[in-house]
Amino acid sequence: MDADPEALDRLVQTSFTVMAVLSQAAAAHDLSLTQLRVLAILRDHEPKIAELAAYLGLDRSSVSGLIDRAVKRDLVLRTASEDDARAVRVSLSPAGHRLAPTLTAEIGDALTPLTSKLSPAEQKKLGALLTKLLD
Amino acid sequence: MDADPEALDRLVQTSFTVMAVLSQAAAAHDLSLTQLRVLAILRDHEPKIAELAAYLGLDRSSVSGLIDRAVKRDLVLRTASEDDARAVRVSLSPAGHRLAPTLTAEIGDALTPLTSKLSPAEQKKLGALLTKLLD
DNA sequence: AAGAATAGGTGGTAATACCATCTAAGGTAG
DNA sequence: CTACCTTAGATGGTATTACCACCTATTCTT
Repeated sequence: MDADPEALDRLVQTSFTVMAVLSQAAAAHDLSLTQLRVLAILRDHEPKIAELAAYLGLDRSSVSGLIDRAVKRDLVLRTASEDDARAVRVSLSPAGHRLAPTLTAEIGDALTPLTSKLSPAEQKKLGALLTKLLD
Repeated sequence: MDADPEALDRLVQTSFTVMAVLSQAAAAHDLSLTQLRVLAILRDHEPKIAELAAYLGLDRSSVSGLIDRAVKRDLVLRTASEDDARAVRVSLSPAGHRLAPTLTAEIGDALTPLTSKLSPAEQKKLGALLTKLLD
């Protein structure tokens, strides 16, 4: 199954465009892209540091510092894990809970100009193709 | 023209996946994502610092440092601009010229597992949709 | 119970990116 | 043509991000 070079190229270009939009949305709240990702993850999960690190593809120590700064900004909470006294659960603080949906909405708004260049049917098709791509 | 939330979501997910692949490809050569982008740009252009900065969405001073490090690694060259004695043209060094195509090929290889989940016809369709998206 | 493994944090380092500021060179108005 | 303003790039200072090596406290394994 050969790869279409044009599709590859567009995929990369699109990804950079999307990342630029995400970075900007994050920067509007003085957040880095990684912090944005953390908040997004914490909307649905309450991971331990190691799980977060695995998910983000970062070193545990990097995540430790990341969470440090997020705690200092009152966006997330570090809670002791019940089952394992070494472990820590990271969760959204009340302020984080308020911020996260705002961010999601703003990102949606920021990306809509992009996707709205496609008709609803095309958007649906794109969603389906990307779903298959992500497997 | 309403945005399909699923398409949006997939687009973001896909972008993160693609960026992870690119980062890894860059890291295999001890390059950052930004340095990778610079090399890719320099394959086809010989920009001034300010042009590069505009294209990357970075501050001029950030690019100055970036190019510093790339020069130190013998990947790019700083050449005086003929028309403007203040300006500098950035170009690939011989070593950079050798590295850039390798990187492109490796990135292609690294992304192929992703796109090859789609049939050739689907890849073509995806390419077309993304082209329209990028306008 | 002793030793290995795991969770997280610390300290040190390098790269990235910002801003404010500097110098040199170009452009413009009187 | 000189005096001013702008532009191109570099520099210095700071914060963040991310790494690695190592440390401590627990937990697991034997």
